[in-house]
Amino acid sequence: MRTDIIADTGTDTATSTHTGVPTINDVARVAGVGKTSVSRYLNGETDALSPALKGRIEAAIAALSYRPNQMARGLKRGRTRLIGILLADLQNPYSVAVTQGIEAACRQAGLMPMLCNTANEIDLQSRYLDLLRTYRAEGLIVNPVGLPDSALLQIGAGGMPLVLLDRTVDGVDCDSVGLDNERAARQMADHLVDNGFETLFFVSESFASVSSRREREAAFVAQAQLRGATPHTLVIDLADPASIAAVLETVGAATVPTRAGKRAAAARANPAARAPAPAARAPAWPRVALLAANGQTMLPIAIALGMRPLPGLGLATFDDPEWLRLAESGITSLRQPTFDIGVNAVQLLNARIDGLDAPARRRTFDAELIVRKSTLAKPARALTGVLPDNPDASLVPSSSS
Amino acid sequence: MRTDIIADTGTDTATSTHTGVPTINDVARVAGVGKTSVSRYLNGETDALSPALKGRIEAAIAALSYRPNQMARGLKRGRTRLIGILLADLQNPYSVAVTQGIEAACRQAGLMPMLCNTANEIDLQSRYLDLLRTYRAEGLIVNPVGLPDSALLQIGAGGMPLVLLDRTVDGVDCDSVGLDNERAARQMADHLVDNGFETLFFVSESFASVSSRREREAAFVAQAQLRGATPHTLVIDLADPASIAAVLETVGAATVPTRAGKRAAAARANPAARAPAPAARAPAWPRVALLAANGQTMLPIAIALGMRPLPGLGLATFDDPEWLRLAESGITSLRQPTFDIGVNAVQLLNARIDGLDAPARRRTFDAELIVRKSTLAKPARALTGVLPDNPDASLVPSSSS
DNA sequence: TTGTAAGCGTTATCAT
DNA sequence: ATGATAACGCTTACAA
Repeated sequence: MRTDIIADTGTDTATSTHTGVPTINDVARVAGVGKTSVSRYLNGETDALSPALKGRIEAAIAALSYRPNQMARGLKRGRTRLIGILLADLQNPYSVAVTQGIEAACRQAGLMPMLCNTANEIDLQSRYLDLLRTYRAEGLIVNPVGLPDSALLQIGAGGMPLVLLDRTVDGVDCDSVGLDNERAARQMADHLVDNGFETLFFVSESFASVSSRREREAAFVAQAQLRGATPHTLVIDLADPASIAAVLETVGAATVPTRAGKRAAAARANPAARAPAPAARAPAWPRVALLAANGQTMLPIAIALGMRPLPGLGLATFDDPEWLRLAESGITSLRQPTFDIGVNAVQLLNARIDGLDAPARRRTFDAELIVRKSTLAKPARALTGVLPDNPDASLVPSSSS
Repeated sequence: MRTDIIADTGTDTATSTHTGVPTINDVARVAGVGKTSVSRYLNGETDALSPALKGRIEAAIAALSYRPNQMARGLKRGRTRLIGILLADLQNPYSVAVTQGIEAACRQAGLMPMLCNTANEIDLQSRYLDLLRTYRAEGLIVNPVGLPDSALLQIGAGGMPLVLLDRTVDGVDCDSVGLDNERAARQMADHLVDNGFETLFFVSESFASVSSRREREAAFVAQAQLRGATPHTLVIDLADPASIAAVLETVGAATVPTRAGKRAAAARANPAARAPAPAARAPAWPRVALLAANGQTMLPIAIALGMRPLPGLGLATFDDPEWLRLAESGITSLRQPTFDIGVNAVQLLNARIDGLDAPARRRTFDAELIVRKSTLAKPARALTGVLPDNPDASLVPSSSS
C-alpha cells in the first residue's frame, strides 16, 4: 500500500500531477483501493465494504481533507441539492425569520438554500430565476415581488418545483405557505370590537398587487362591519414622510380624547370657531384603533408616536418584530409562526423534488394574538399576558425603579 | 436541416429520448450544427462563427429556452462562479445593506453569491464553510462570528480566497474590508467634546472577541482622554432587559440636569443628606453623552428613552439605520458606506480568484458623521444639516402642523 | 467484496 | 470556419 500523497504515477486512468483540490481518484490511490469503493463509502453504502477498506478510505479522506465535488455529483446524478430562496425584501425581519426555518429544514433534508434578495425589483427577480435555472436548482421558494413576472409564470408552468411564500400570484398554480390572513384579521377585528373600539383604521402599503395585504384588508373590514364597527382603509407610502404624517393626522382627527386630535377634529369641523376643548368629560376609554398590515408599516407610526401608548388610540399590527418586545408601547400584535412557515415551505418543496405529483397544496398557519395594553378597554383591569407599560419615559425604565 | 425538437434519433453520440432539461446536444441537433459551435457561441467567440450558424444557434436556443448547465461548465473549466457570503447576523441591517453592494458587484463580475446566515453560531459557520467547499465555491466573504473557528483558520491558511468583512480574526492573514474604526471613533469623540460633553459613555455588547468593537472602544476612550473628557465603557447584554435598564441607570445617574439622574446622582454622592436639588441653576447644557457601538445596540436604548431627546443627554451611535431617519430622536450617527464596502469586498475577492498573489490587503472606509440635535452644545444655534426635533410627541408630527 | 468502464453536459485540443 | 473526441469528478451498471 502506498502512502505518499503527492505521488505522480496514478494507478488509475489519470495523469495526476497535483496542484489542485484532491479528487476521488487521489483518495482511491492513497487508500490503495478503487474509486468505486470510495464512492460507495461516500454514499453510506458501508454494508458492502470490508472494515479494512473502510478504515483505509477514512484515513485517506482525512489525510487529504477530501470533500466530494458536488458539481460532479450533481452532474452525474441529476440532482444538485440546490434550492433557490427568493425574497422580495431582506430588510423585512419577517423574511429573515422565515429564512431561519428554511435553513434548519434544509440542513435536515440535505439541501443547500441559495438566498437571493430581489429587493422588490422585478428584473432582479427574473435575473435570479434565470441564474438558478442555470445552476440547476432543484426547486424554488419564492416570496414574490408584488408585480406580474413572466419569468415566474414560466417557472410555474414549466417543470421546476415551486413554493410561494406569504403571497400568491395570479396565474401561478403551485404550492404555497403563509398565514391564514382571513382568520387572523377576523381575530383582530373581534378583539378590538370586544374591547370597545368603534372606529377601526387598517393601514397598509399599496396592496393591489400583494395578495396577503389584500386578504388582510378585506377580512378585517368585513368582520368589523359585521360586528357593527366602522372600518376605514388607509394606504401609506413608507418612503414618503408626508404620507406617514397624513395617516397620523387622519387617525388623530378621529381620536376623541387626544389633545392634538381633538384640536384637529374641532378645527376640521368648524375652522372658524376655534372652540377650546371642554376641560372635563367622561373617562376617556379608547374608541379608535389602528391596525397595521405588517410590522414594517407599524414601525414608523410607532416611532412618530414616541413608542408609547396614546390615550384614546388602540394600536395593533400584523407581525411581532423584535422592537415590539423592547418598546413598552402597548402595541398588540399578531405573531406569525415564521420558523414553522419556513420549515413547511421546504417540506412542501422537498416532496415535489422527490417526485410528488399532486394538485397545488396550500398550508396556512394561525397567528398568535398577543394582547398589549393599548387595545384593552380598561387599562386598569387586570389581564393575564398583558405587558406593563411605561407611563412616563424617564431615563430609568419603570421595571428597575 | 431538422426542425423537430422532440426527435429521438440523435446525430450525435447520445441516445436522447427526451424527458428533461435541454442540453447543448439538443441545441446542436436542432440547429443542425456541432456542439462545439454551440459552445463557442455560448462563450462569445462569435468572431469564429459564420453569421448563418450564429443565427441558427440563436434560434435553437430560443426555441428550446436552453440554459447552459453551470455545474457541467464548472466541472470542466474548474470555475463555478460561486462565492460564499457568510454573515454572522442577518438580522442586523448592516449585513443586509452590505449584501446589496455585494450582489451588485457580483452581477457585474459574473459571480453568483451564496448568502448564508450563520446566526452567530460557530457550528453553523463551520457547516456552511464545509458546504461551500463541497460546492467548489471560488471564494468567500466572511463576516465572522466572534469566536475562534478552526474551519475558518484552515480556510485562511489553505488555498481558497477569503475576504473578511467588518471584523478581523486573529491568526487569519487575508484581505479585509471595513470601517476605519479608529478614525470614526476619534471623529465622534472630537464632535462630542467640541460640543461641551465632558462625561462620555461607550456602550457595546461584549467586545473581547469582536475586533471592530474593540477598535472603536479603544480609539474613543483614548481620544476622549486626550481631549480632557472622562470616558466610561459599559458592556450591555441585549438579550437581557435588566442589562439595558442597568446601562440607562448608570448613564442617568451621571446626567446632571435630569430629574431622575439628578436625584440618583445626589443620593449616590451623599446618601445620608438627601439634599434637595437646587431649584435654579445655569442653563442646563448637555454634558453627558452616550455612544453606542452599533445600531443594534442603540435601538433598545432609544426605545427605552421614548425615541426622543432627553435634556442633558447626548446620544450617538455607529451605523445609521433606517429607523433613525424616521425617529426625530436627535441621535447623531456615523453612517458607514455599506454599499461601497460590499462592492470592495467583491473586488478584493475577485482579484484573488483571478490569480492575484500578494500580501493581505485591507481597505478601510470613512464614516460620515451625521450630526443631529441631541449632541449639539446649544440647541438654539442654527446649524446646517441638523434635523428638526419633535419637542412634544403629539399625534401629528410637527412637520405637518 | 471489489474493480472496470461508460457517461452526465460542458469545454479544450486537435483535426479538417 | 467547423466538427469529432477526449477529459473534468463523480456514480452506477456490470463484471470478476
